[in-house]
Amino acid sequence: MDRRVTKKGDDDTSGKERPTLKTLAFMTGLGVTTVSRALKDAPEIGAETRRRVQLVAKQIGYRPNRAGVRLRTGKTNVISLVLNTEHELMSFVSDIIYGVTEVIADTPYHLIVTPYSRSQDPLDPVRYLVETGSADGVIISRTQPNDPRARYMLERGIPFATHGRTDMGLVHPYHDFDNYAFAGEAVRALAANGRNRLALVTPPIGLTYYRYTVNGFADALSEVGASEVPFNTVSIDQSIEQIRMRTAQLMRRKDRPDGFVSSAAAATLAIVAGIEDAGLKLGRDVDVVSKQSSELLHLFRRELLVVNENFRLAGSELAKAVLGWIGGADPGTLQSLSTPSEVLPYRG
Amino acid sequence: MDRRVTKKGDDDTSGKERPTLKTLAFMTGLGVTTVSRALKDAPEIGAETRRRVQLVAKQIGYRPNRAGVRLRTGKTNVISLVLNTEHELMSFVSDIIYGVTEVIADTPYHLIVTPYSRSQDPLDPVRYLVETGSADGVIISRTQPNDPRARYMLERGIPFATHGRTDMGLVHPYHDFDNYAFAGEAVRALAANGRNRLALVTPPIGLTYYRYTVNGFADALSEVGASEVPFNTVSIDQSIEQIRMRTAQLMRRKDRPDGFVSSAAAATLAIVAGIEDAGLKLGRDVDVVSKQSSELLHLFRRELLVVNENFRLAGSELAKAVLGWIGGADPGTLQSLSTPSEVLPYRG
DNA sequence: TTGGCAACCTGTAACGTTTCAGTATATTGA
DNA sequence: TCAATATACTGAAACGTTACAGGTTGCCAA
Repeated sequence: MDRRVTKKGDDDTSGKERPTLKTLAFMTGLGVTTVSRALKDAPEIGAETRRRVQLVAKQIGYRPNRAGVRLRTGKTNVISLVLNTEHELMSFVSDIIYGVTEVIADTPYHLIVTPYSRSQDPLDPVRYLVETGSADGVIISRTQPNDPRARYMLERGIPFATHGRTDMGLVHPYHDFDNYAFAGEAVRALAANGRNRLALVTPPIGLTYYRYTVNGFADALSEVGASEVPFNTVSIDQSIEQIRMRTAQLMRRKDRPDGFVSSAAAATLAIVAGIEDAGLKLGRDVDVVSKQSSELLHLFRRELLVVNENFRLAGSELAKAVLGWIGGADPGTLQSLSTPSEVLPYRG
Repeated sequence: MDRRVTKKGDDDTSGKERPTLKTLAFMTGLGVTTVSRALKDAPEIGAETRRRVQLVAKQIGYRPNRAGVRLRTGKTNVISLVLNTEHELMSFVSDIIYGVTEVIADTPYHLIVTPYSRSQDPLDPVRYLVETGSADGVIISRTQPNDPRARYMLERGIPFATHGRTDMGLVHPYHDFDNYAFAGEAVRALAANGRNRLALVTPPIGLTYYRYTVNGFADALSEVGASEVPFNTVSIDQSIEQIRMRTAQLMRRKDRPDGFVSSAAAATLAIVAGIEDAGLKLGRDVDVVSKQSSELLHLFRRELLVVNENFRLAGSELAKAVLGWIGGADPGTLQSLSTPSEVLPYRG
């Protein structure tokens, strides 16, 4: 066997291999331990040595080997985003991802996407991550008031943040959009347009923000003295066709609503289609207030009233929260709520 | 680090720690080496021993420590998806991600998302991945005919797949949508509707699929004897407002087109808005054929003609291609092209 | 002079895995 | 019978990192 350069023994300057602490140690004439400590600004290292080591490290482009660190310390430098892969509707997922990556861009963290399908127990991917120690922090969405995943991670002591609040009397980081305020503002805007028989197209039943939305809707209804037209057969995670058909059905009845509040842009497309299927006209016979995460709804129908929800911001906030918790901050301080924009009409 | 109770010596059955090869070795009474080999079906292990080890491993839920494997072998079991985080327009990114995760779900692979912003050199993230050995395989998009990233990875010998083809005389795995066929079909459909002055809203200039689209468009134009109305000021990665304004401008001219071919759904919304800004009517004054990745365009305007592009499929194909290359397959056999659907009119 | 004490640095072990170079036992061939 | 060989297993080393438990200096007080 012909050893190519050298035995990769103590004398390693051969250029092409990725530098390690050993390389640095050899180059500086110091011990590996000293180099390791110098790089992380340990106090017992002389100021000059520290500077020297850091200079050389930068020069040769030293980057710690993730596997080495992880094996030794258990620190993965990984954040996992746990996603349901069957959000059939419009995808805000990329925005969340972009938001997360924005925050972790200048940290050593990598983002891994951990999927689960609807058929699985949502706890499965979380259990996997925790059991295999695959991440230092986890972000979950589709949060429920009593969320087994949050409970599980709290028990195991692994940092996480939820997109959406829980209601278990337990404290943990979260970011949420204020859907109570959204639904309220929506109702008030419709009332201001003279609408007083309102229907709500809700978030998926079971998720926390379903409750906030429903409550915000109900409270504002009594505040403005409008009444609800029940539309419980529909929620935003149903298929476009379902929503459209149900809406058309509803709109052909005598006691049809004259206003809709919709929790998602894709559902809104279906609602409008249903309205028009029934021969009615948006803006004349009925108004619709909808949340949206991109600016597209006003291109669709300018009569729509929209409220913007910024998922990129959500991603950023969630990432900051998890990193904060990992960094030792008090989880109770890592909670944020995003206030809806005003209800916006089309502006030419 | 203050870890555990006992010294974690040879006697480790204490239940709560994650099992390692050492645990298995102790439980089976074998050596660590034997266990390691038995788990990967090495030939020099007795059949019974093999079965015994694998049984115990399954029973206690042994999972290899990724850091250990990675440190020893360099194998990361990671696929990286490299993404530009400034696709302002409608996001097909989540579909690709879902497609990828579908394929790697029952493999040991994790998916990491590596972002870069428009201001950066697209080569940066790829260089980072290769230099730090952070992934066994890479998926890139926004592929160019002469793509420095593909060239770089070929030089370094790291498996990858591109979303979109290159044209460098180098062979590598890819998946692509047949945009030549798409543009051609679109033109023929418009011609069949009696349209013969057609404008093309192109993909971003510089990307490979720009060329295929333009060529497909041009070839079909001469085939059907229609003419092109130049619209070079616009491409799909411009802002909605830009596209809308330019379209309105164009449509107010006397020599306006009577047909559009649009390479992206979000751009199509803007085009239609622009058409209507100019006081014209879709289906009467002008027809539009558009690609879409979700079924929403027909809700927007039923007069639209659509062609579906399946990004989830693209994600799956790309993942299969990378895994195939990692597994030693011939890169030349890992190329696939997705044929567009027919041009579809609205069906009630 | 000496003992003590900072200040600064170092070698060794360990994390979990795979590879290398074996060893021990049984089996075969002549 | 004895060596050669196949079969089944094993310990040690190494990947790159950090924690632990020291080791040298040099300086100062007694």
